[in-house]
Amino acid sequence: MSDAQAALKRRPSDKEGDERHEAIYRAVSDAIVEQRLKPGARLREDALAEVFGISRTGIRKILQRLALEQLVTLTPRRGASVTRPTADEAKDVFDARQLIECGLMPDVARRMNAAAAAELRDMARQERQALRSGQQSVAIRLSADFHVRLAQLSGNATLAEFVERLCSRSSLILAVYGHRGHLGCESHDHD
Amino acid sequence: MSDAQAALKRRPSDKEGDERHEAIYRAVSDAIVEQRLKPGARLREDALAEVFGISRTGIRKILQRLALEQLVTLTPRRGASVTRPTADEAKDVFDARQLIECGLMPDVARRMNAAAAAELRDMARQERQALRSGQQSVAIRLSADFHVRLAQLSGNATLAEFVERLCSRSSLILAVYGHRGHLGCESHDHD
DNA sequence: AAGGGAAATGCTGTATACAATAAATAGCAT
DNA sequence: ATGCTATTTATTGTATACAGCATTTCCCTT
Repeated sequence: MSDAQAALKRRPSDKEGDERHEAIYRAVSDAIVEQRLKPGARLREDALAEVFGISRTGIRKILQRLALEQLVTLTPRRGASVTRPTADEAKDVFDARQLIECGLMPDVARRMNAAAAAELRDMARQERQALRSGQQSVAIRLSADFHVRLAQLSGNATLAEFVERLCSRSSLILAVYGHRGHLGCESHDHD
Repeated sequence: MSDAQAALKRRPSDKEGDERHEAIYRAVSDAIVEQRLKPGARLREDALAEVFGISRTGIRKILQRLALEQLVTLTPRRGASVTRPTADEAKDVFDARQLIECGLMPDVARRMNAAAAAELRDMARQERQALRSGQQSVAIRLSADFHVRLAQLSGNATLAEFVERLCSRSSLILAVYGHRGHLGCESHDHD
């Protein structure tokens, strides 16, 4: 970048910067979950930096976060790519969800109320609608959101966060292996 | 650093750098878990960088990782400090451990064999020995190691990783709130 | 023509310089 | 003396420069 360009560019305050970082994180995360970025796709730092208008420093931070959530894989000297889940990982993730989400249900039932039930029903409705209109990737994300919201109702923030991670990875897995057996969330919905 | 000093300093290869980073991460993590760094203690980037002989860049990476594991808290413009767990968090963490570790036991029992049992018994022995000799912080870490090893036996790497996180946080919580009710691991040991 | 090696390119890893903000301190007025 | 404001200081946030590995390309040899 030339000095003249640099001089023209307003430097955003750090607070704005934080929000921007969060927005970029969500943009990339959503793109992965919705399969607009396919497993194996390389995520070059320069490219992302240019697209989002920040320097590589910020991009690296975001990629590291995504790597810890196992949505992207960081290979030394090769950079970042969208994680390609293995069959073993897929099994682990679904087993983990089974264990945690089922274990959470008693607490959820105890805390359930009319407002929460209405919210969940609406989310389920949106999801079905997306499916009907063929927006598969949107439906996958909405389904994940539904499960996360449900887990949050349990009152255990730590486990809800785990569920959030697992749902993100599930979306990625479904995007790869298809969802033939699929989810069957409707049953949970009508508590 | 003066230019002369910089010139003398051999630049470590990147591979060595990765190992070094991991070592530093463990050093800080252990220090927190063993309560040598007390909750609330500030972790200044410059200080850590100087102590470990790398630049702030690498330190920041490590601090971010620790923050995602919730061992340190990053407050914007204030930097990093050792997390001071709240009572709510403590409850969530122990509830989560209860749910996950108990849910894992059937799988663990299925995969248990003589070698694994011997290893676990030895770990439990070390832990008791540390407790007797008054090395409380070491005992806390050994206890955490025991639970993590047990979870790994289940064969579910994802859940084992969750247990690892929870155990780290538990150590921190115990270090703060004392461990009056304490753990009662002996019962699990003798499967 | 095919294979191997050497130069060139592309991209990441690290350090460092600079900007911005929060905390600490000193100075002034009341 | 106390409270408020201005200045200084300490520390983090961001960009960028540079060094090093990985990959590709191209030429030379057989």
